[in-house]
Amino acid sequence: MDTADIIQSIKSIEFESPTDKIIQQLKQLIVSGQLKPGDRLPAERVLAEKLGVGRSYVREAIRKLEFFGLLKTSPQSGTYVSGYSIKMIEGVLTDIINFNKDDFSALIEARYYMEINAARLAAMRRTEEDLALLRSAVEDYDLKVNSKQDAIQEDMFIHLRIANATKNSVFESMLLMLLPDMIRNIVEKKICGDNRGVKAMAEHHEILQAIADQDADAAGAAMAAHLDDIFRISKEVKLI
Amino acid sequence: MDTADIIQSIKSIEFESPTDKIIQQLKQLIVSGQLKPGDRLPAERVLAEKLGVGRSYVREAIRKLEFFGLLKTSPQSGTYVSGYSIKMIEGVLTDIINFNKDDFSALIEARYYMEINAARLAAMRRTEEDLALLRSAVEDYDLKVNSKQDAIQEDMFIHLRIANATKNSVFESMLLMLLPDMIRNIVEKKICGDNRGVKAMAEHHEILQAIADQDADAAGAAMAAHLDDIFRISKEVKLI
DNA sequence: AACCAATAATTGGTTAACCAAATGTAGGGT
DNA sequence: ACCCTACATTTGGTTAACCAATTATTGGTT
Repeated sequence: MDTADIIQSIKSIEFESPTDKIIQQLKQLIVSGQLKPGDRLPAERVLAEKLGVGRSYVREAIRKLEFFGLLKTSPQSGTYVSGYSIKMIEGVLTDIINFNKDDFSALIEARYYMEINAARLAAMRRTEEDLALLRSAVEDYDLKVNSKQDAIQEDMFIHLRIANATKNSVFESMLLMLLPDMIRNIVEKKICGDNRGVKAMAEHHEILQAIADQDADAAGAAMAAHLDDIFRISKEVKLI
Repeated sequence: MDTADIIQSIKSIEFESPTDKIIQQLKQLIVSGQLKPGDRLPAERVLAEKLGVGRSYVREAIRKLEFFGLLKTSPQSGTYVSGYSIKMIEGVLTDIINFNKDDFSALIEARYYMEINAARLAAMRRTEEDLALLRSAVEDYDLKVNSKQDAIQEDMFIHLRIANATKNSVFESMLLMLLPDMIRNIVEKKICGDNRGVKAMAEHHEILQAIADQDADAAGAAMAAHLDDIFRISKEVKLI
């Protein structure tokens, strides 16, 4: 067994962090009906004492839940349960916590579908400036590959430029969230073969051309073709 | 001007929080080359003192950057810059921080494309159990609508069940992240007309049927039809 | 009885202090 | 000269204390 693999499996022994435990407790409070939507949570100090843990952890748990829109805290007033969706909390709050970005094939798949749509939107909405930036990013990639250097960062940057051209901040942010983990996985799993770079170069140019032509269908198809390789590989990896 | 609107516009005066300022500073350190990928950050205490701010804020900033995969911190050792992507940090780190989920039309659009794909995947992969849960959720919705009650939570729950049936945790988490803001916006903007519920009921049943039949194309089409209304409305709202 | 003002208690925001583990270092033994 | 051990320092993890603002309460006035 490779050392890297051993480290991998060791990492997967997740100690449940205090924060996550607190989230579970809060969930229990809400599900059991002791805390209804719109209600105010007990003060941070009270929660901390009741749970037998420092206030920092309570605060961190609240922040996390706030990020996902489940709580809302107002200074000098209190933290409140957002009124909208109790059933949601009950059903799937657990899944939210970890946001398991380690499932590589899921990551790739999500990216696959999002990027195809992104390419289509970019083709429809790109400005001349977007196009210039994208072209520049593609050229940067070409230079690196032609000089036999590693170009994964430049690759990602191209996709980031496309995301930026969609003029949809949500799309962009989400792709942005996925990218670092994508890179990590690709590097770790050594997915990119040596001839991959050259092939990708041509594919990038096709995407670029389609976006330049403002041809959404062509852009989507070119992106799909571009991602197909890596998508297929990830599915094979899953089977191992 | 309505009181609610006034509050809305007041809220939009964003105080730059200490955390975000720190993130900006860290970005500057990395971009300027003083901090290269792989390097260790100065200790939290040092950073806090240097930035003239409490250590809590430094920790929070680091956590945020860690969530997005840009930093990695090991206990009793230090926080390190993840080596992969410096250009990414340079280009668009600013956008990441706020994750502007307030752009409603962007939110709807992102959801639109993601849900269509989710419906297709759900149709392909759903188990019998998934189907039973989905059917139950659809029935809950029908009951609420038929008794003239508000059913937005039940509506969301249906979509959550579909996301769950995709067997893709990334897809599921992302939709989960969007939902609370979707609900908030829909309620605030009073998008749902009175007859919407009845129409949606039929659409839900079409989606359910397609997923039951494991017909991906039909599921995608049904979902698109279902979301088209709200998508169109959101674009009109944008123009106002 | 109703209302208003002053004060006391409670809130989240922020900072400082403490802890155990890990690491770097110096010194003695081989 | 090398290596191993013991100690001091530094690390992130955790807790407790302090702060200003808000809210609840209480007492007095009309």
